[in-house]
Amino acid sequence: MAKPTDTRTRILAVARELFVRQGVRETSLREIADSLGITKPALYYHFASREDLVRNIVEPLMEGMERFVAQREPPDGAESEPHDPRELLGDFFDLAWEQREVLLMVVRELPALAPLELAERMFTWRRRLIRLLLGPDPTVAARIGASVALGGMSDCVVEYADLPLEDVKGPAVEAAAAALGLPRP
Amino acid sequence: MAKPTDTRTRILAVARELFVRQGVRETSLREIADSLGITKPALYYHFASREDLVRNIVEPLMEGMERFVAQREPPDGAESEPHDPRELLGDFFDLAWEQREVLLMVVRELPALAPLELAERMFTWRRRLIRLLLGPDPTVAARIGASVALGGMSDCVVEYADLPLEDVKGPAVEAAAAALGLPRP
DNA sequence: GTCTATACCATGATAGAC
DNA sequence: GTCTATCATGGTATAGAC
Repeated sequence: MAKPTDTRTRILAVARELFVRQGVRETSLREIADSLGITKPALYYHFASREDLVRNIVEPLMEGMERFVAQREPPDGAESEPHDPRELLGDFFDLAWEQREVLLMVVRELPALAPLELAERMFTWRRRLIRLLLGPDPTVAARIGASVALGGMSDCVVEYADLPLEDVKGPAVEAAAAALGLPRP
Repeated sequence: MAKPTDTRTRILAVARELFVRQGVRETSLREIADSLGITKPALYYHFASREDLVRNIVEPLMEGMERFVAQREPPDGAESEPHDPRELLGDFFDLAWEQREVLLMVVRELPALAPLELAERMFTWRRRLIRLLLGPDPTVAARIGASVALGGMSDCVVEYADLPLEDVKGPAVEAAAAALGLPRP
């Protein structure tokens, strides 16, 4: 049974905050330790390395994203049940909006996070999502449309982060739907 | 009069290659020096710091981008002459495609490049580009559409970098045009 | 099981000799 | 224009106190 706010949890919270604000490589372990009033090696008791620390921050996000597609994919071998594209785009927007801080961190730190093979996982994840949107054998042109839709919405989530969700989501989903080739409603 | 391939130029070429491939912070000055057969302090004779090195690699890209909008903006105080949006989107695609390696590096290394204030410059640049697309006082919804269009095309330039330009450009520009709200041709 | 003290090595950077 | 020598900092590792 863990204490209500144990050291491990506090380390993760502070590290996450600093990584998001200043970047992973721009935050020294000393900085993290100092703002918790502990020493550098104390960090090492809880996390084997800086990479381990980052992994524990990023993992929940990645799992959330993978659960997102898994829940919507047909069971193995079954007929693929088509999704309403606007609903799927809207759900994707919600997910990206909710996780935007760590999501931005991941994208901006891909070189630093290379040992975690996040780029590979993100790429696979996006392929599965595009499959949900377009079915199993889309043309190149359709895939490009989907990339514009998803990439464009991801950009919006960051660019308009200071506006309320409800001001951004509607127009972003509509623009993405248009990029996909759907008729305006 | 500089020698045909002086040391400074060779340093820039090797550094650019390594920065793009492995990331800025993942490339040590030692690594650069070694692959040129010189020592670390020799680097420091040519460049005041690592930051200075990065600046010299990124600057041509930034200037190219700023020239791109400056050439298309009306002279101060003059009537704004509207641009054909598809042509502008296409030209933007060409620019991003041509510079995609360093462009990707900049986006992925924004925390590391913070002292150069690149984020600020990129942001201003995008505002000017959106103004060219939408005129001086766009609605929020229109700006979001433009962000989807531009952000989506930037993604495509990276995601489909291994396809020939002519296979990607057409569909990407059409998807971006649709996100902007233009009718399909 | 939780932390401190301490040491080690690579890195960015500088000074000064040739 | 390039090198040797040197320093401070930061990530990592271990020994041992409690």
